Amino acid sequence: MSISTRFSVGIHILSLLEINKEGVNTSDFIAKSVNTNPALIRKITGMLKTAGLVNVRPGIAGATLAKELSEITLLDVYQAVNVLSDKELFGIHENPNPACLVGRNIQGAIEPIFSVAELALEKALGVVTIEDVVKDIIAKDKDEN
Amino acid sequence: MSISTRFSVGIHILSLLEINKEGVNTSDFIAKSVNTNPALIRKITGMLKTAGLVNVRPGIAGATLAKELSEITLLDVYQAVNVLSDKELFGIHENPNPACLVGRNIQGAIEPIFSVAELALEKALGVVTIEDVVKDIIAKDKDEN
DNA sequence: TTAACATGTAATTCAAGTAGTTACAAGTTA
DNA sequence: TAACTTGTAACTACTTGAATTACATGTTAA
Repeated sequence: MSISTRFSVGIHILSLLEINKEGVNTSDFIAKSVNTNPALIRKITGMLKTAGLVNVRPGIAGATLAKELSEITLLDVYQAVNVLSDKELFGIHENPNPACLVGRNIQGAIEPIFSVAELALEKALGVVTIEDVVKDIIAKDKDEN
Repeated sequence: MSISTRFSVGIHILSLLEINKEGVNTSDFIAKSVNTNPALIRKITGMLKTAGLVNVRPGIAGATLAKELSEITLLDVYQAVNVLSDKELFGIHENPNPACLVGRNIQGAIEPIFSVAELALEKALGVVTIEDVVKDIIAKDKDEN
C-alpha cells in the first residue's frame, strides 16, 4: 500500500504558506488549494505544528512557517505527518516458527537490510528542502507561459 | 501504513527453499515455518512463480528455486509480491486546484523527488541477494550455539 | 458584551487493503 | 481409484485512509 497522501499534502501546505505569505492562510483557504476539506487541513497542520514547522493558534486565523524555508527538508515533513511513528516502513511477519532454522533467524537477518533501505529513502528526502520545491513550482509555472 | 508482510514472507519462502533444498517444500511445510496458513503461502508462491523466481506446478508437491541464489535480489522479491504494481510508493493527493499557483504545479514538482527517493530504496534492496540472507541466517544460528 | 469567525478535535461514514480461513476444482502419483 | 498436492475463489475480521459533520474553545472587532 502507498504512503499516505498526508505527506504530499503537508508539502503542499508548507509551499503555499511561503508563496502566499502576504495573505492569511486559513484552513479554509488552504483546503481550496489542495481540494479537500478544512478539517483535514487542520489535522495535518496540527501535525506540522507539533513538529515545529508551522505556527498556528486556536482562534487566530492563518498558519505561518516556523522555520526558514531552506531549513525544512521533505524528511522533516515525512516524519511530521507519517504516523509511521512506532511502526517500521516494512511490515515483518510475526511469530515465525522457532523450531525452524529459517524461522528463528529470519527476522534478525532482514531487519538490518530493511533499515538500510529505509535510511536510503530518508536520506533522499533529507536533501530536498521546501525552498527547492517552491522554486520549482515557480519555475514550472513560468515555463507554461 | 507499512509495506505488506508479503515481502518478508517472500524472502522467508525463498530462503527456506534453499536451506531445505533436500526436502519437499510443500505449502503446508512452508506455512509451518512462517507460522501462517498454506493458502496464503500458495498465493505468495504463485506471485514468485509469475516473477520467474520459483518453480511450482499444480498437483506436484513442493516448490523449488528457479534461479541461482546469488541472482535473486530482494528487489526482485519486492517487485514480485508487492502489488504496488501500477501504484507508486508515495500517494499523491489528486485534483489540486488549477486556479492556484501551488495547486497546478505541486504534482510536477514533487513527483520527480518521490521517484528519486523510491529509486534509492529500490537500489538498497537491489544490492542484497537471497544468498546474503541465507548466509546470514546460518551465521546467526551458529552465533547462538 | 456579543456576533462572527477561526482552530482543535471527536465521531461517523465509506472505501480499500491485509491477513486469516474455509472450501473445492483440477492436477498428479502410487 | 485413493490420497495427496496446487490454484483459486469466497468470506470474514481488522486496520487505515480520507472525507465529512458537528461542536467546543479561542480570538477579534463592532
